[in-house]
Amino acid sequence: MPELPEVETVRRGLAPLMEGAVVARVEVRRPDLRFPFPPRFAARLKGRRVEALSRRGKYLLAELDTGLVLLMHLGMSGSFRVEGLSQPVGNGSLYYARAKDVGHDHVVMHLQGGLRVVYNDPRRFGFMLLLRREDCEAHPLLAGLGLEPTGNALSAEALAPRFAGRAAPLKAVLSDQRVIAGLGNIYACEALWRARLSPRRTAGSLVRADGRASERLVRLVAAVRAVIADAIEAGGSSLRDHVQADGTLGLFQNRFAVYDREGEPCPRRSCRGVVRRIVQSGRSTFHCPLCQR
DNA sequence: CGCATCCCCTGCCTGC
DNA sequence: TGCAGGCAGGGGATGC
Repeated sequence: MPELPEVETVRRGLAPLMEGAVVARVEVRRPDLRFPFPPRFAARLKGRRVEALSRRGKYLLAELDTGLVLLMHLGMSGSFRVEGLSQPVGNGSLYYARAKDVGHDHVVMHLQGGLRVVYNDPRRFGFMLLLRREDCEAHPLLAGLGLEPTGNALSAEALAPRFAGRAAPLKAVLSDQRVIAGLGNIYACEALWRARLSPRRTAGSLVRADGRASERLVRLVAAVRAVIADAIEAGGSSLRDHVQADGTLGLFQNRFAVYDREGEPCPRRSCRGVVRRIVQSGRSTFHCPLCQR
């Protein structure tokens, strides 16, 4: 599932249940995901109270009362669901599993009071680590992260030095976590369409000779901020996903302009283009060759 | 250093 | 119906 809007949606769903809750025990059903679980992982979580559930880029951070931080990444296919609720609340995607999925339930956090927070990840590209709070900022996985596209950190002037001189295509630089934290394949494509910029244009071409941001970069930043805000508001995107009775899954996939829409007409009014799929850095890029320049 | 390619893993869809 | 191949929202390691 997870680019920034999906991770933020998960955070908003879990936070009311986990913040203030005490971990009664943790089941870890295999030795590793992408990385091995840390030594004594379950034991170090047991009895801890979750003080806050926060997010940085595509990472979730559960801050514990001992000063430890449980750092979680969902990879390509990671998801959480909650069991033991008397009735669903928040985002419905947190509360649904098909019978055949349970074999990929790798971590179960039992909270005092009876709720279970279950981490499921078929492809196992996700991971969980334990860090000391004071080590987080300098940790290699977090230290290199770029600007958050939510809030006010992301601006054209802040981005200009990071784009300057770069020959890599815009699409690659936009989904580089060291530049902007949280954009992935979907939202990079969608932002470029909104900004009417070709995914093949070089990142450096958006910076003026004097090093300042061009009008195109200003447009791109506005598009990134808008698409992320819109997607969060829609509860993220649910791809190739189950229709669910309560209908509370993320809905942004219905509003994709180009992603996974190869062959469809460009949705921009007055554009007669057709959405094309190309491959960049080994991954699909969807764009309109007519209005994205 | 920057950039492209390959790889990790499972599931699903397509075409034969 | 079975099977092979390609593709999928992640990012790290490698080699040029």
